[in-house]
Amino acid sequence: MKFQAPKGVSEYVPPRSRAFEWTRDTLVSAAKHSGYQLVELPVFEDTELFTRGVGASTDVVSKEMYTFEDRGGRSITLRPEGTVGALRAIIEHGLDRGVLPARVFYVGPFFRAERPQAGRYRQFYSVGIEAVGIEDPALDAEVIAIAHAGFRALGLKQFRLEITSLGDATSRAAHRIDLVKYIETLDLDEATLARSVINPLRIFDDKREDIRAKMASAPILLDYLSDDSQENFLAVQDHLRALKIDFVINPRMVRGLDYYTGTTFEFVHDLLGAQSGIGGGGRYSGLMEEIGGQNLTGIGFGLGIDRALLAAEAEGVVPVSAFASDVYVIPLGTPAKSHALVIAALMREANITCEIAFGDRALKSAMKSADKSQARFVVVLGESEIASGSVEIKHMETGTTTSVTLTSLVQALQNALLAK
RNA sequence: GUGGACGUAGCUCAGCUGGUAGAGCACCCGGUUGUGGUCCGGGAUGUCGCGGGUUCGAGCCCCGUCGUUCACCCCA
Repeated sequence: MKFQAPKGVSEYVPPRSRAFEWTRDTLVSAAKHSGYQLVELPVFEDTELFTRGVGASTDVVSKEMYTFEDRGGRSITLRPEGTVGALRAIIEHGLDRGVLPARVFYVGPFFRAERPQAGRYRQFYSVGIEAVGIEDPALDAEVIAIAHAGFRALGLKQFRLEITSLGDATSRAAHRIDLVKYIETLDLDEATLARSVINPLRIFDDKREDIRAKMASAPILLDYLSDDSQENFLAVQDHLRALKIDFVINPRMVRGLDYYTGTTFEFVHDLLGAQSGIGGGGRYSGLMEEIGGQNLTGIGFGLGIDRALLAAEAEGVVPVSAFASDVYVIPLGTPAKSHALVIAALMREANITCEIAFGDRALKSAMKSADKSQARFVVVLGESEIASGSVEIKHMETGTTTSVTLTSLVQALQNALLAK
């Protein structure tokens, strides 16, 4: 039996795992630098949290969740997205009763039982932020700016920001009536019609040409915004302009999660396949209350780490991250191994990264490994070194060696590393 | 859930109209005693995804199955 990873998961092993770490950490930094603090959350939750929060009618909930019964008979679901879990934690720990907005970020794996394809996995990684308790267009703009900054920090250029506003409840209700009327005049296939009943906005997102043509003159939600919503949306745009963040208004943008209201946005990358969204988010006004919290509004985003990495690779901006130890220690013979272990431990205490050549290979062979490891220095530890108490530090780039006493080795290496 | 493409050494792939498996890279050893990168020589490695069928004979043909991948749906 040859085991394989479960279908459709994204796995990262060396050397690409370094690029993954870089992507994840860069995006996380954008959140941290903006005052957001970590919430380390469970990857599974009470199923009902998602059915209520995300919306039972969404594809995510209706057909993409990994749901199972635990041993106590509870229905558990592997989290398909991050927002509702983060809000649940905020409510449970009373973070929404302190200084507002309560600002948190999360990072980790998410799960959706879909057919995998380029950039779409059954286990994927996201970093997200949530700011709860304040309604302010400037906050909306800042949330967008943080995501933007994260992508820019990765070096991405070939992406665009699309924004729209879903308005308030009255705006949406008025639009929906007209939109449904419009859709009823169209000749649509059964599946599409069924989708329109669940959420008529979804039809805007259809990729088929004939459907797009039919929807070309459909009523647009932006035309139905109340004065307040309109003013709010314009303010967000003004702030984005002040930040010099380019955006396009996409009135047909549809998000897959039902809880969005007001400002919503998506980052789309040009070089990805069909799954080109590298991040998105928006404001949610009823969600906190829906899952049992106070009636507070919030806004947040989720950024796809896997896709951001794919995008960075497509743009060729992934740094050639030289993963290398500072020092490579080669012990020759059994007694030398103990010394090597002790010296390596001392180096690590002194914050020098080092690795040891294990096994009983010829020196030449070990040197080849040292070379491949890209370590800056090599220290050979054999009988003569132990006997004399003096070792040579070899600088791999220049090939030169420096002789030092065993007792001053760590100090000498520290100096050499600083000298660079 | 639907459709297409593909499944040969660790990786990338070759294998002519069916005749009992190959290359490059990587890996290991060596080129005189304990010092890498180039070069040279040598070496190990595969139930050709799996099961069945056709055939004297199948990696090459047929069927099924599993997997990978791309697209639809949908989304990070």
